[in-house]
Amino acid sequence: MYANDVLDLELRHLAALAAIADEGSFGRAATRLGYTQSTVSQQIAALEKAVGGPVFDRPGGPRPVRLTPLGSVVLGRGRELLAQAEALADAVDRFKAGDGRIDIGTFQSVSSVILPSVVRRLREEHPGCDIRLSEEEPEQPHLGDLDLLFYDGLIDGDAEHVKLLDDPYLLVAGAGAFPEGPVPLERLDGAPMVAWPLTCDQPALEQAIARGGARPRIVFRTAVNDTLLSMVRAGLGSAVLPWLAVRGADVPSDDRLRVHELRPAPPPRAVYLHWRAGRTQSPLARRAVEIAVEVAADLTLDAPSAIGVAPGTRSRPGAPSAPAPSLG
Amino acid sequence: MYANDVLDLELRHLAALAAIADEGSFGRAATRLGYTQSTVSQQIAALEKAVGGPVFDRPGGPRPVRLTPLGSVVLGRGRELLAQAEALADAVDRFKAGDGRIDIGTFQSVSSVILPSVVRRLREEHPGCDIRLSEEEPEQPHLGDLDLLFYDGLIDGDAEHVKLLDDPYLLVAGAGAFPEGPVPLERLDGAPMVAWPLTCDQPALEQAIARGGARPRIVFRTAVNDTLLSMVRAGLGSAVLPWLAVRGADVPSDDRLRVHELRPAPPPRAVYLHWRAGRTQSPLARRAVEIAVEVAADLTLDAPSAIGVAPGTRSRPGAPSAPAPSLG
DNA sequence: GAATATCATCGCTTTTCACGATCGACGCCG
DNA sequence: CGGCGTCGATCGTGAAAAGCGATGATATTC
Repeated sequence: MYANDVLDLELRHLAALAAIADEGSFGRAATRLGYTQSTVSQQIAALEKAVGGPVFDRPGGPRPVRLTPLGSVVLGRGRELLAQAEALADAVDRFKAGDGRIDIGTFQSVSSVILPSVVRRLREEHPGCDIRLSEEEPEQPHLGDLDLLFYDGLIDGDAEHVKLLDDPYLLVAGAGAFPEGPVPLERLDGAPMVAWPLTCDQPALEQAIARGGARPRIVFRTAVNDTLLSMVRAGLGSAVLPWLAVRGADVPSDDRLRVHELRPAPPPRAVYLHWRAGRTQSPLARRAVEIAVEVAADLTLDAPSAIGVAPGTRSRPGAPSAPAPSLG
Repeated sequence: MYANDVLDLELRHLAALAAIADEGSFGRAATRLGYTQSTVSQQIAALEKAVGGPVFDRPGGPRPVRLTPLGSVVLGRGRELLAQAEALADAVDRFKAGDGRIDIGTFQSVSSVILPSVVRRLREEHPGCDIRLSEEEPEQPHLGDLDLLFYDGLIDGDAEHVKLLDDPYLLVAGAGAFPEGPVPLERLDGAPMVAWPLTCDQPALEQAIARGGARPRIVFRTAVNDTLLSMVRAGLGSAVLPWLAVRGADVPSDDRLRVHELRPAPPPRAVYLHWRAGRTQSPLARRAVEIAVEVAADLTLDAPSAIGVAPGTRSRPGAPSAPAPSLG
């Protein structure tokens, strides 16, 4: 693929060439490079063997050496080569410092509550980093080319994960539909409800509700949270949503809606962060995992006290204040 | 000047990286590169030491190895580096084949008679070459940044040279001013003449004429040959010009002019080609010298028979037929 | 012509390179 | 579930090369 000669070139030799051309002397170049004069002399000899001709005219005596025409050609290209090698080293350093690109797959409510904080902190730490999010949600979640994938469950394929948080399900109903405070699960039996499509954790939730003895009537399914909540406000029915979704949509500050705990509480959905098993992660990805774990921990600190408490105390400094996009 | 790490990089290792990334296997890459697997393994180990982290995930077993994010960074830049190294090798090969740039200093009549042939043959042999001519003629001719310098005499400084030809002086006069055939030098005594300025070989010529017993009246001096010959045609006087200038201006084909030998002939001016002593020349420059010598030899073959012979036989195949620029 | 400055060369030691053989890890398949 | 084949890592060895210090050759300078 590459000519044999090419690989005989050594960057060290080109650096010596450049240093000598600058200094006009093998000895001074050697001093600058931290070699002895004889070593530099041999390096140039090796370079001249590789390119097949002398690169310096050595006038002898105290007069400075001078590049031959061949030497000029080699030096011109060689300097570019050295610059590019330096660029490579810089790129490696920047990469190790955390710059670079990261591809994150996300879904639903995670994008609105957890990711903004993660992205903000990541960009604060690494202003040059290239963060790419995708909220595609195929039937089977998979990592594909993603570095990280948020998902509310385990995924197929060789993936490692951390559980970020347990996201408890809460009942969101119109004001006055239920008395304040926890609602017994059986009260949902026969009740009109709106709900997410049967993806992700939704089947598990509905099975849990059924096991709790309630058979609600699902009168509308959509993945768009705003639509769902509009229907709740409109009195079409109530909804059982994870706390993250409730929080992301700012439900507690809406007078027409009430948030109730359920008794017994359905098993919370777990939100996981996945990455390929057995693959070395970029420093940026590692940091992103750390940050996501921290952000999730902060959220769960909030969670218990937040539920059912007066609106306003829920938002902490550092928590997302940016406008929450639709929860998908 | 360059980070220490940079010079630890070796092009060979980057080539191994690329080969492995292409093949998905250390062993196959080794086969492709002509190494053993263990050698490639060590090369990658060295590369990983240089960049400070693993560049491949080795899943173990028969599954292919895969680049780590760091490996992708290194490979991306590394391929550029390899491409540039190859470009360097190409440039060296082209240079050795004779491509490249050449700076030639020329003067007066040489540009019109010798150089066109030299340039044409050089460009035929090396279509990509970059030939630059300069006809500046300072008081003291010097090589400066020139690769080659034509001059009708020896120059100061450390220069080597070849004598291209002896350029005999001829008398150019109006038709009828002198009888056909050689003209005795004394006949110029008191005669009106036009001449070049007192640069180059001109002082030596005029001293030679004076030593021959003739004191012509110089009634006009200019370095522009066309002007000089116009004055001869106009009857202002005759001129003693080197054969090259006579040939370059196509004098013998002009009915109003006659070319005479002088008896005794003044010592001819010598035309030399100079280059820096002790400096390696580019292959292109070496070839240019060869060609110039050949062209001059062809001219001198012409010279004896050409003088005074019918116009038309003077031009040989391969001799300049391009329009001769003003000989100024 | 001695002093000086410069690069090339020669031994010498240390390091690296490349190889072959072997080991251990892993997926596959009976 | 235990052989088996494939893979990369590792070890030991011999050859090559890097680097060093000392010496030699050459040209300038005083």
